[in-house]
Amino acid sequence: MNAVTLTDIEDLSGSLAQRVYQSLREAILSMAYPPGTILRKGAICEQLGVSRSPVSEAIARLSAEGLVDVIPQSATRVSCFSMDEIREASFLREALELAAVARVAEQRSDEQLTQLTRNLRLQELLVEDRDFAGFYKTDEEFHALLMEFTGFPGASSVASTVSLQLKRARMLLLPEEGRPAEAVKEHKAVLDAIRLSDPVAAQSAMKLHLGRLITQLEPLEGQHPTFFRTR
Amino acid sequence: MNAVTLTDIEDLSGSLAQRVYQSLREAILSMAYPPGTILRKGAICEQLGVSRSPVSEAIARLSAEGLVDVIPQSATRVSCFSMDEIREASFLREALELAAVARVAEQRSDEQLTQLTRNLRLQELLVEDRDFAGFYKTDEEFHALLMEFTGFPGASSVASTVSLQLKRARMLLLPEEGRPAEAVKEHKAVLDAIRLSDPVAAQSAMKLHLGRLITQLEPLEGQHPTFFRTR
DNA sequence: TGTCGTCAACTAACATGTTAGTATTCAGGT
DNA sequence: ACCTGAATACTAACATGTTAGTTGACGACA
Repeated sequence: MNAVTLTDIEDLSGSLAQRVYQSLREAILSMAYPPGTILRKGAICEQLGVSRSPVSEAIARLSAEGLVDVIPQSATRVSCFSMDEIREASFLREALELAAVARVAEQRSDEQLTQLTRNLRLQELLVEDRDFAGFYKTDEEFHALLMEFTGFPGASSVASTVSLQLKRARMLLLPEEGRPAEAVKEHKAVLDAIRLSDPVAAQSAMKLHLGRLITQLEPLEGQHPTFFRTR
Repeated sequence: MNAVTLTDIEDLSGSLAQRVYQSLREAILSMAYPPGTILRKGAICEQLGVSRSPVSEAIARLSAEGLVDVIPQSATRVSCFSMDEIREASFLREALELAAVARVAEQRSDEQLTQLTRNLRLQELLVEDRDFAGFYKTDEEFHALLMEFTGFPGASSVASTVSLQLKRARMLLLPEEGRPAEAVKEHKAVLDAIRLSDPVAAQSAMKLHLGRLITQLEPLEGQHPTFFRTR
C-alpha cells in the first residue's frame, strides 16, 4: 500500500531538500496525502532514494507553513483543516490582495494591462471549452500577476504562502456549474477598474470576488468532517 | 575575537533547534551580527555547545525569512538591507495592519478596548520618563495587540515575520527628539477611531502612522551605505 | 609584471549513527 | 471484563561522519 504517490524528484531542480519539499508539498496540496495522513520519514527516504537530512529540512518547512503538524518525538501528520484557519487565511489574503490591486490600479504600465487582458481572454476561452483545470491554473496566474505588478517581487510568494490552506481546501470543491463563468466576470470587473485607474472600484470588485470563495468554502466542514480538526 | 555575542540557549525553551534559532535571530535583529557578517556553523556549534543539526535547521529558517543569505557550498552571511526590500516590507505590513485595524474597529470588545487604552497610557508614562527602550517595546506591543484582536491567532506572527526587516532597520534610527511623543499621538488617533467604531478613520490614522516610519527609514541608505546591498 | 590554470583548504549539503521521548502492547492484578 | 503498569517497539531529535562544490592562494608561463 501507499504506492508511489510522490512525484519523482529527478524531474525537479535545486537542492535535494528543495526538491523533496516540492514533492511533498505537491502531494499535500493535491490531496494525494489527505489531511491526517501520517508521514514516515523512513518511507519517504526509501521512495525518493535520499537520506533523512533533506527530508527533515523539507518537513521543517512544511511545518512552518502549517501544512503538517509534527508531534515531538512521536509522529508527523498532514494537518487537518480548521475553518478558523481557513477564515484566517482568507482574511490575510484579502488584506494583501486589496492592497495590491489598489496599487496596481494606481500605477500600472500599459504593458502590464496588456498582460492582464491577455490572461483574462485566455480565461474566457478555457471556460468556453469547459477546460476547468486550465481555467483553475489561469485563475491563479491572474492573481499572481496582480501581486507581481505591485513591483514588490516578494509580495507574490508571501501571498501564496499565506493562502496555502485556501488552495488546498479549494480542491474539495466540486466543480459547480456556472461558477467559473461568474469568476471570469468578477475578474473582468477588477480589470476594468484597473484599466480606469480606479483603485477604490478595483478594491471593492476584488473584495466581492474573494468573498465568493470563502462563501463556497464554509459548508465544507459539514460535507467532509473527517478532514477537519475536531474541537 | 567574535566573543560570546549569542544569548545562551540555556535560558530559552523548546527544542534545541528552536532555541538556536531564537538566539541567532536575536543577534541579527539587535545588530549584534551586523549585515554582511559571515556565519560559521562550526563557530556557532562551539559557542552554543550543540551539533550542526539544530544549527542547520535554524539557519534554514532564518534563510526562509530573509535574515540570512546562504551561498550554496560556500558560506552564509547575515543579509544586507536593500531599500527595495524595506519598502516591500512596509507595503505588506501596511496591508495587514490596515485590514486588522478596520476589523478591530468594527468588532472590538470592551475588554480589548481597555487593554489598548492601558497600553497607550503606559506609552505616555514611558515617554514622559524618557525610557525609550521601554517605549519601543510597548509600541510594538500595541501593534501586536491590534493583530491579536482580529481574532486570528496567526495574523500576529505573519505580520511580525513580514516586517522583520523593518524591525531590524529601525535599530539604525537615532532616537530623534520628540518622535516618540508624536508616535504616541498617532497611536492615540488610531485608538480614538477604534473607540468610536470608525474603521475608515482608524485606517487613515494607522496609514499616517505607518507612513512616518518608512519616511524615517528612507535616508538610511545614504547614512549607512555599508549595511546596504550594492546594486 | 600580469594572467591563467592548478591545487589545497574550507564550507554547505548530504548520509548515517545514536539518543531520548512517546505510544502501544501485553502481562498481572483486581 | 477492566484497569494498571512495566517492557518494548517506534519515531523525531540530535550527533557525527562523508561528499562535493566553491573560493582563494600560489606558481608556471607569457
